[in-house]
Amino acid sequence: MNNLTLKHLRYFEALTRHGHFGRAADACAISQPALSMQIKELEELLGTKLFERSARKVRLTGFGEDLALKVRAIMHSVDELENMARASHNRLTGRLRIGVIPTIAPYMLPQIVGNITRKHNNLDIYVHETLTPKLIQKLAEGWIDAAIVALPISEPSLVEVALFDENFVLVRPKEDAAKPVPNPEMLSEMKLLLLEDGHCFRDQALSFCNMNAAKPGELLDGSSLTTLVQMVAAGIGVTLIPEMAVAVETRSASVSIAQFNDPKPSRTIGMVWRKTNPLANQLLQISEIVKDAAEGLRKTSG
Amino acid sequence: MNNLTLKHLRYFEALTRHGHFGRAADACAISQPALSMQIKELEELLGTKLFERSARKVRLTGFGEDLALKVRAIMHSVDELENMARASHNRLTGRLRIGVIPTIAPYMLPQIVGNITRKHNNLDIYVHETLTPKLIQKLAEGWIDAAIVALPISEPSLVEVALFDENFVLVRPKEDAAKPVPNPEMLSEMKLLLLEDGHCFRDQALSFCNMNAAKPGELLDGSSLTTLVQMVAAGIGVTLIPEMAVAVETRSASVSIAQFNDPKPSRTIGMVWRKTNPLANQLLQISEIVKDAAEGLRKTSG
DNA sequence: TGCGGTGATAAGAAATAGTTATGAACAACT
DNA sequence: AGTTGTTCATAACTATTTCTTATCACCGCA
Repeated sequence: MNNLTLKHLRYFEALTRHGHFGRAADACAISQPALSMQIKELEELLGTKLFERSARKVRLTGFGEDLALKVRAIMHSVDELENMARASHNRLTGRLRIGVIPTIAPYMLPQIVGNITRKHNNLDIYVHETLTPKLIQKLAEGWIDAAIVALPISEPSLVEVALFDENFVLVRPKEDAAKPVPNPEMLSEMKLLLLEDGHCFRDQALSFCNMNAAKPGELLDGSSLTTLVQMVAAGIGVTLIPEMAVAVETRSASVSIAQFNDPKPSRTIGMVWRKTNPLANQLLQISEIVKDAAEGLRKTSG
Repeated sequence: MNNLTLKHLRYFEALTRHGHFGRAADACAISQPALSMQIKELEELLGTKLFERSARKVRLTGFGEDLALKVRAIMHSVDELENMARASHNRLTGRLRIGVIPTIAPYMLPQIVGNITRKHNNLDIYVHETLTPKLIQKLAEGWIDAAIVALPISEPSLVEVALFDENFVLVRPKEDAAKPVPNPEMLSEMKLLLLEDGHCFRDQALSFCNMNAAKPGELLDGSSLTTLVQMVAAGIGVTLIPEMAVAVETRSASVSIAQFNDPKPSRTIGMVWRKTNPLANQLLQISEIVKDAAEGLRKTSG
């Protein structure tokens, strides 16, 4: 049996402090023979005498003294381990890796990160911004803990919770501001500017117009909502953007915003994570924070 | 049951490495259920899930990952502990605190320290030079590990080993070189210069002359052999010094050295340490080194 | 839907750590 | 010197912990 245990070290440490088997044993809440045996075992394990037993004193040997220093350091580290665990108890600690789709990230991240760090102040947040399929993959592979995406995802290994719905609004050249709001059919006849393939928002917009990806030439791809809005300002066409993006994207562009008539186009944004992730409670908490952040955003921008 | 054990940490570490209960259990040479239970216990102990178990993968949680770093550090320290013990196995390590009487120290220490460090290169040597009673006290109180003194000490709690005998020689003014060597009786009639009270060498010299400490006025105290020799050179009297001191002490003094007739005065120098000191073997080794050092000194100076 | 692989659970066996009682060594005190 | 008290070691036994084998439940996959 070659196994060193923490018990050995604890008893050893107690004995170094008390210099007396009986009292050290008391301190460890065991009997004196038990301590004697453990110390003996430790000495055999290490192959060196650690204590010099004389009739009235128990003294460390030179090596024992060297050892005591290291042992104390180790025990300190172990305590730290336990404290660390206690501190993180039922709370998110360490590192939260979260993925966000590009049509949400720029508008919500500042709020989200702010609110999360406010509530979990010893949490490092890492954000990945990329397209939904990539997020799902990263999630499955364990590279991120959760993702904020448009629902549904319908991946059996993931849990999804809805956070909020967001409407899409029409962005058109400023001079069109007075024109009637087009309905889906009319929209599909207009020069529609959309995000390039892969963005879920593209599909959501197309679906509103009852279009599939096809019909080339009739729509133009942009790599970001900002680009799209700038193109609209330049009179190239019209586009849809999520309501949340309005404040940021139209601030410096001469475009007009129009709400659609009911049924308004919209999507549900939600958060997803692995079913197997044992931090479900904590992630649920996070999702609430994100929900609140969205709520706040809507209030200020609405 | 609040007790964290190294076993927990070892198993935890193995599982982080293998990401698979079965294989990790193999690596630990235990069965899979045993590992499962220990991990479960560890998680309960820390109050946090450390692993995310899905059907095909075992992944660390965020906190688990933080923990793994610290755990690895701890295990590294523990390994180091064991290595340290193994390295010092049956060898003196760390610190050797040795006491030496003043009539030996200046002549032998350079040799002794040199020889010891040559053989035990990771040994820090601390030397205390003081009178025998103080050395014995320091020894008993555990402030030093061994002492080099004149035997016998006859202290039941100490072991003593003889190292070598050293003769005393007469130191007298240069102009007396041709005179016959005095015998003890004659010596007691001469102006005898001796070390102050407390030095064992004083008593040893007196004993040779069949004198006790009494007879005031007939002898003069000096605080070191160097002082005594200088006083002899100044024609104040004669003195005895250990043979070993001749080379050093008479180098720059105009005195003459005379060997006594048999039976020559001498003393036995030995090393002593606590009976209870478990490093008896190692100290015996050290005593051999000291013996060799003395041998060497005699050769060069004889 | 059954199969292979995986982790959890249960019950009993093995190993470990603890207990009390006692012994041996030694210092301290008549 | 004999006695007493203190201290650590040893022995024999008991309690607890840890491990093993057998089995289950779950999930992804053909």
